[in-house]
Amino acid sequence: MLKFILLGFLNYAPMTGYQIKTLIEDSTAHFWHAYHSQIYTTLRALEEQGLVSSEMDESDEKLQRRVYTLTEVGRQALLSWLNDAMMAPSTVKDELLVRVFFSGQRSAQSVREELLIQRRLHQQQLELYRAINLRGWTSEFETEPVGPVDLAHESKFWAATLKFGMRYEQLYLDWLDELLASL
Amino acid sequence: MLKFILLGFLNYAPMTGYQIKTLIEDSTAHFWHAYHSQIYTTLRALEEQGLVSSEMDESDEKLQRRVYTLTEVGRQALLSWLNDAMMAPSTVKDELLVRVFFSGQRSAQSVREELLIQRRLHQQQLELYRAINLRGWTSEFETEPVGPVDLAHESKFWAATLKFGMRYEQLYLDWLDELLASL
DNA sequence: AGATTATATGTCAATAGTGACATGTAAAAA
DNA sequence: TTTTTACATGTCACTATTGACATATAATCT
Repeated sequence: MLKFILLGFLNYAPMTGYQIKTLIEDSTAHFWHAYHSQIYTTLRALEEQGLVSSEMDESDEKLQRRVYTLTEVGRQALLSWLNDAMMAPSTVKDELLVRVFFSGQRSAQSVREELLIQRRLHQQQLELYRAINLRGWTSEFETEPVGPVDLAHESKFWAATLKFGMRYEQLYLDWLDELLASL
Repeated sequence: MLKFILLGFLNYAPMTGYQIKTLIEDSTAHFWHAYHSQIYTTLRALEEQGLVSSEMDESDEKLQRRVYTLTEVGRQALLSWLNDAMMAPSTVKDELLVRVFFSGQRSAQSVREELLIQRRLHQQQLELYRAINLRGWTSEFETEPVGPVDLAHESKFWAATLKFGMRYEQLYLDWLDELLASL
């Protein structure tokens, strides 16, 4: 999966692994996170598969920055993946729900404390989403987006995922509050 | 993580891997899924660590059913995990959101079709949740829950996770409908 | 009687993801 | 000037997860 996030960003413009990493942190990390270790190794794997190519940035002699570019094969792989619709709902893995499920074994106080911590965390996350400026994302591309990428059109979908994130955090907050009230 | 789900269920009563598998499918799979391959291998690993013990069910000579029992060490491991609150929000990994994020590259028709498929899937999931009878879960234990497990108390938390699931599906449906309308 | 589905348990190779260790430059702050 | 933070890239061991292959009995359906 991370593979397609990398191809997706490289479709906007050639970039280094680090740039992709920061873009992910600011955008997709809310629904798909990855450590830099996985990003760099996956980029190398994609290069071996011929989906991306790379070259060292020569503009700075000391700094070693490897710039990745999407190949035509890579672009086709991305589009083919996008056009092949998912036939199952996304699987959810939520550790807190597992913990709540088995919380009959705990003291009410222990549960309450944990839910309050989660409440604060999700409140922060919601505020973070509210502060996000979609325009900022495009400015992180060092080079201008290439060819047929219409950023206004793209940002409609970016905004949709952001809206989902905000609703999700609000759902989480409401659910936590109700559960807290019921204890 | 699966580790604690296994310990959690074994805390209710001794069971076979298959029983745990069916329990997971009916309950926690909505927020933490696992294939039987992982369940069986993890049970073996837990036995090696001394957190569970197992013996073959002798009541049927032909059928090979391995019954797992939580050890005291295992029970302490479960309680210790439960009482050590999570300090981060659960990480989300949602493939559809990744796909939507990069959907500026697709035809509106392709996106619309996929969202309609997802709409149907999430509608089904919501109906499935509505049909769930919490009472049914306890009847799946072959032996009566042991010692200090108060099923009425437990089921309060089970119900909370189910409620979360229903709200989540409703959120998903609303979000899909709005996104569909905006295309 | 034969076919199919549910019960039941396992292995294994491959892929994905985590988190620590390692290293160096550049910029900003104290 | 020293320290800290940001930039930048990598390896590696370990753990987790997937999904296919394998096998056998029991129950139900046609």
